[in-house]
This record gives sequence, structure tokens and C-alpha cells, in this order.
Amino acid sequence: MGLANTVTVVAMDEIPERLTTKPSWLIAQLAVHVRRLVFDGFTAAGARGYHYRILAALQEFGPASQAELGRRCRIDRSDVVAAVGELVERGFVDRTPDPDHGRRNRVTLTADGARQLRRMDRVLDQVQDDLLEPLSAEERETLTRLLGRVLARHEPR
Amino acid sequence: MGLANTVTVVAMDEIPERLTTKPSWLIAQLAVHVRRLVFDGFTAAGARGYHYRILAALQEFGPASQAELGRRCRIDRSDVVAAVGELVERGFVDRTPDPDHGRRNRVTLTADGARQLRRMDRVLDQVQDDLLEPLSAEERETLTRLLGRVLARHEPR
DNA sequence: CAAATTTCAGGGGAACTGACATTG
DNA sequence: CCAATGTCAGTTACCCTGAAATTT
Repeated sequence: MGLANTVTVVAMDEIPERLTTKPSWLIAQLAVHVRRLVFDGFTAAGARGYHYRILAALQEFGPASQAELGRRCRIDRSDVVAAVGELVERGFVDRTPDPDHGRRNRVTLTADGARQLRRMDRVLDQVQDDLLEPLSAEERETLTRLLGRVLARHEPR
Repeated sequence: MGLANTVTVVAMDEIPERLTTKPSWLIAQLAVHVRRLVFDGFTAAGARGYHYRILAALQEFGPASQAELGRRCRIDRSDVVAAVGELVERGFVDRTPDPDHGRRNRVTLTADGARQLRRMDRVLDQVQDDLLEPLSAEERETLTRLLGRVLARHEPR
């Protein structure tokens, strides 16, 4: 067939309508882009997603055990172990045995950790802007509210 | 403190507001639940997500090469190889060398494949209902439209 | 004994990277 | 040489399971 075509036509493929009309597909695909944006931003700050969740929980609710952090951040306890370990290494949190409970730890935010949290906040603010760029302020609010209601229904689990 | 409290209070932990107010977090977390719902439904049908995407693309756009399928379904070419292989095993698609291009394949939907696609369609319809249960029909439409616009902005990439 | 916590070892699916050979 | 295609090997972040040891 014509060679001229092969250069220009191939550019954009269509996505099956069966996919693009389904909220489950839209959410899953959007999550891929979200993960890339967040990962890139956090990597530039030498961090990753689990770090942000844990730092945020410590700042908003104060010192906590690792089990508490896991429940608040929706992170599995076994993953909390590793993430807190990384945060300790970087000096962003302290991990000390809880004086009242022999086994339990007490994780505390450090001043450096609070600074890192603010740094990551700025990264995420930029991500939201990139992500929601095509929507008006009102539409962003609507989207956030609807997503929140749907998630709330599935969170208690 | 009072022992009576420790039984009832611990039930529900709070999620940091820094997370629950960010669309990026809501989308990422919702995607976790979506994946579980879809995975469970498809597993019961002996399939997985990649299969649905490929069958849908074949039905809507007709026979295609694996590279085309990858672009239309947002699946990496190397993963298309494996997924098409699985679909061939199950008799849902045929894979034959393209007569015009020695290297290229031509993937075709079979009658069994079309039946499987309809089966998976029913699974996904159920998933949408489960997922959007807390929203009215109008709200579901609004959510779908907003998500579609946001995704469209990030798809062309 | 039961329940909660910390910890480790490991699995699993989805997305992705890099390489290589083949072919137009 | 270049671009596209098919294929294989391997990686990664996140989510999850199971089990052990410790402690209330």
C-alpha cells in the first residue's frame, strides 16, 4: 500500500469504547498516570509514597505505634516496618520502644521530618495542578467530593 | 485509662486529611479497590484484565497486529505477547502471520472469544454497580465525564 | 488461652525497561 | 541505516499473606 500513509496515519490509535466509558477503567488508568507523576516528584526529593503517608499521619495525629500508622495510612504492617526503617535512616522520624508496652514502638516526627513533609507537600500540590489541569476549580471540587464519597463506601471494608 | 474504651474506640482510625483531600490519593486508593473487584470477578471467569482489553479491541476494531493491540489497549508490546498467547491457548483468538509483512502477526477474535467477551462484560457491569453504589445515576454520569476529561489530557502523551 | 504488636520471608499482578533478531 | 514488530528476560512499587516471637 501507499508509503505516504504509513508515516502520518499510525500516530493515534483509538481506545475501545468498552473501556473509555467504564469508571473502573478510567480510575485504573488514571491511577497509572497519578503513580508516575507522584513517583517522579517524590523520587526527585529522595522519597516514595509510603514516606509521605507516614509523615502526614505523624504530623496530624502525633506520635504513634507502627500498627496505628498502618491503619491510618492504609499500609500493611509489614510494609510499615520497612518504610519507618527508611525514615529513621534519613533522620525524619525517631523509633523508640514504648515505655508502657514492651513490644510496641513509638514513632515520632523530627524537625527534619516536618521539613521533608513540607517539601513533599509542594511536590503533591504541583501534581494536583498537573493532573486536574483541564478542569475548572468548581469541577475539581465536584470530582474530589464524588471520589471521596465512593471511596468512603469502600474504605470501612 | 478505662478498659471499656479500648474495646470500642480502636475500631476506626482516622485517615490524615492531607491524603483524603487530594484527588491523587483518592484515585490511587480507589484504584486499589477497583483492581480487587475486577480481579475477583475476572478470576471467577478464568481470565484477567489484559484479556478483556484485547478482546474488546478486537471486537470493536477488528483483527489487528499485536503492536496495534498494545497501542489501543495501553498494554506494553511485551505483555501483549503473553496475553495473546494465553488467549490463543483458550481458543478465544487466532494468531497467524500477516501475509503482507513477514514479521507481523494478525490476531483475530473467535466465536468463543466473543462469547467470553460478553461474559466479562457482565462481570464489569456488576463491578460498576458495586463501585458506584453510593452515587445517583446523574452523579455517576458526572464522575465518568470528569474522569474522562482528565484522562484524555494525559493520554496523548 | 486470646489479642495485639513487631518483624521477616516471600508471593503476585500490573506496568515497564532493555535487548535482540527479523523484516520493510 | 532506520523504523517497526515480535519476543524474551528481568525489574520495580505497591499490596498482600503467613508465620514467628514477644508482650498485655
